[in-house]
Amino acid sequence: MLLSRYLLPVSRETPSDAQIVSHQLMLRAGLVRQTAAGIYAWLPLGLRVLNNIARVVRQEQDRAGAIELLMPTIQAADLWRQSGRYDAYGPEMLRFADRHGREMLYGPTNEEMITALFRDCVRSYRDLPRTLYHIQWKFRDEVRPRFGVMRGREFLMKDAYSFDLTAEGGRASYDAQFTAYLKTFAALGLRAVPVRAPTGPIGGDLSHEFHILADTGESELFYDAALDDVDLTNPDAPARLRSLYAMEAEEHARVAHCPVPPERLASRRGIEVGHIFFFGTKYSDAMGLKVQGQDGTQVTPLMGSYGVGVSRLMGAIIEASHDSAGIIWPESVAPFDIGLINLRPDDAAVATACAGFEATLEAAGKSVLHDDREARPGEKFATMDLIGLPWQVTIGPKGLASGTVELKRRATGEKHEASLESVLAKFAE
RNA sequence: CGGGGAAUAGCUCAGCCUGGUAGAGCGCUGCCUUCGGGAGGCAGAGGCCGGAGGUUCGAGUCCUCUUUCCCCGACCA
Repeated sequence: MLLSRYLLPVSRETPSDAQIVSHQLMLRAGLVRQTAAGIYAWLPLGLRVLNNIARVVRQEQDRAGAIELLMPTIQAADLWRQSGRYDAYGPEMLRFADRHGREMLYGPTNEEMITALFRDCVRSYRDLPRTLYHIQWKFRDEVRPRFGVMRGREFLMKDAYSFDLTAEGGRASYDAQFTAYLKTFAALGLRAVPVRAPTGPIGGDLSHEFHILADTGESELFYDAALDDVDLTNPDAPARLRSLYAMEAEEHARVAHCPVPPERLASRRGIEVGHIFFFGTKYSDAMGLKVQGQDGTQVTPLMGSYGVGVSRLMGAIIEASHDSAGIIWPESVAPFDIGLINLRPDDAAVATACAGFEATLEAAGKSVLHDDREARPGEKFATMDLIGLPWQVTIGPKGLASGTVELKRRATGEKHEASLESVLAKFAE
């Protein structure tokens, strides 16, 4: 991709609206533009990241056995009357009428819709268990949106819903999502802490929030410092994590006897990026979801739901991975694999080398953002650092004369000269 | 929803108190000189001063209303 033909409105100045670093960098790096309070347009570079995050989430959902579908953003009020939540939800739900005066809403979540769909599609115990998910835009009319996409009103969310015949099965579905979440966040370059969340009437160990530790997080967490030492690649990591104490401050305050000795009790702030819980027959009962069991009796399936804030994750990743020069994308979500800095677009030899470099790597399946603009080197370096592509390759007349280019790793800042061929070979492998 | 701010060029902001022909830096356009970490010079373009009323000979500036955005708090399955 030639930068001279792309849309990348970067800025040196910090926008006055943005308070936290991820929001500032998202605006400065030309990822998003705010169009109304808590509502954002995704510019080309930001959309690429968003799609990459969604791809990682989707991949781990598929691996965990969840099945993707897509439900609409607009829902009928009557659907929500079936569960009783139309009146219970409050002003956070955006409501409106269509031209016929029918009451509609922009979905803040999809329990009702998935329960109705599943009810209408399934008759037999043989159709269970199933976990279904979709990645779709949601709207919650927050009183006070803030922190950019971290607390927007419109947001992209993965929500999964499990249907099981038994409590044991429900727990297995829950566990599968729990594990998938750990893998998802790890694949995004994040370390997530699972925190016990209140479970309401169900009780037990069946609701967790997943938090990314960051000083700008909205939640205050208290947890066993041993959590920091858990090896997430170990197969028993999920069980280990769930056995260790971790609570949000409000819940922690209610705990009569904290099992963690004071010297091991850590306190950090966290960004909630996922929330999973098992709620049994709450919606299946209310909405008449039943299947016929093996013995001929009607069985009410047990359900769980599992959310990941896809757009919020972009903010969380930046909070966790940036420096004074800009964003540092993990390779799994970077909008391009390589940033190519053409130091002298008006130099025929340099231009030819850059075009060949870009074409070769694109052919090898790598994405390259080629800065071919007529601009000074300093500006190009600064732009590349700001937008945070994992690798920068600089080609200029001096190096090219001896057949070398400069390769820079954004995360560490380390640079070295290498032959054009060896750099191509490194990426094209 | 309570409390507090803000709205002037694409961005960051002066100007308002004390009314008199719209400003700076960055960015943008052209030219020159430059060119390996946001250089320098010259010349330009770009504004219904958020909107509506009012006061006044005259309003970016004073008054009233209104809209929007931001911050603190409450809220956030």
